Amino acid sequence: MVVSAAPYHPHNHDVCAREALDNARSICKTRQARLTPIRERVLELIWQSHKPLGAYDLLAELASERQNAAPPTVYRALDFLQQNGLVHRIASLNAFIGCTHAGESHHGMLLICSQCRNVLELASGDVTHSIRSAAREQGFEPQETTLEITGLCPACQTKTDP
Amino acid sequence: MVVSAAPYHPHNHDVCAREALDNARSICKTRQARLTPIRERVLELIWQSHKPLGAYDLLAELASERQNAAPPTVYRALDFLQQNGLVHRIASLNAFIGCTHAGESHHGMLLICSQCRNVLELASGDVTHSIRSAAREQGFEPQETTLEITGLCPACQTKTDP
DNA sequence: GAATGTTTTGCAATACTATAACATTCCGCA
DNA sequence: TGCGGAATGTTATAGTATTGCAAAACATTC
Ligand SMILES: [Zn+2]
Ligand SMILES: [Zn+2]
Ligand SMILES: [Zn+2]
Ligand SMILES: [Zn+2]
Repeated sequence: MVVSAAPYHPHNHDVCAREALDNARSICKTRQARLTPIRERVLELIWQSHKPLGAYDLLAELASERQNAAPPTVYRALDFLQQNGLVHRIASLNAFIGCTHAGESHHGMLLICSQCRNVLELASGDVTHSIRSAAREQGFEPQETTLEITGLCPACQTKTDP
Repeated sequence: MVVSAAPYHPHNHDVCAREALDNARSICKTRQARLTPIRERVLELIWQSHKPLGAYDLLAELASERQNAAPPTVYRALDFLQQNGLVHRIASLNAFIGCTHAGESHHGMLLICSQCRNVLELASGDVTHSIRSAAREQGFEPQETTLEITGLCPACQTKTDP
């Protein structure tokens, strides 16, 4: 089994979430960034599953726990988490997902299942390289890459096949 | 000079726009799709430049010409144009750009200059292939690809350099 | 420990993007 | 001419994200 393909297969997801949180705490400590209760809780909510959540989904959950949650509360937390490489925004969905390569410098390639909504983040050197060289061939200097693939994950393919 | 790099260099843009419109008319004729005045005008507005426009930018321009323009007017036109492969939506900007490969089946890779905002659409076989194979390695069957690169175009690099 | 500057959070309002639902008009076709 | 589907008009609303300012929490220095 390919370990990175976990989202598409039954697995002990508590481990995913716990490791992500632990990793985040460690990264923030190193960077002297303050992983406050709100920020940590938002990250935890995101790590409930491998399915992306919208800001207002997060807000709804957060609001059920604390009185004072408003849009800026969650957007600020998300900004912080993105800045520190702990979550990714999925532009094609207006939603957010936990980064599975936090701490490693990488260009995430997101495989989004259109059926079960699970997202797998890959970091393929091949892809990164071919993108960079295609851009550079045009004299273009890349800064930020958005690469999102929608399709069917292995599990959902077999379910849909006749 | 690489012809596809036109957006980043001085060029006779009227030619771009005219060719795009002509091409669109021909494509719609072939497909028996009705390029109505509204739709054609929206396409023309998009082709004013190589800079992406938001739906409400288009709406503002459209509204100055016709009484009855409302959000659905422009969104419907944009839907039509997208369905027929004449424009692309840029997810990371919530904006729209004319397709420079209309009629050809392709996966557009968009190079977006963060300074001058000009967009170049590339169709690199290499990139497409490496993405597909990275996805398939995970057993993932791709349907739709969003690939948007933000960075500095050649012109803006030299302007920014000391 | 009090004073101070900085970061984070509270709060209200608003901006921006996109769609729903239903009525009306237009257009090709019998 | 009348029919039926496509396109547009119209109003309202849903969904996503930001601004601006005030209050509180926190770290730092004295
Ligand atoms: Zn998991
Ligand atoms: Zn799936
Ligand atoms: Zn041009
Ligand atoms: Zn530029």
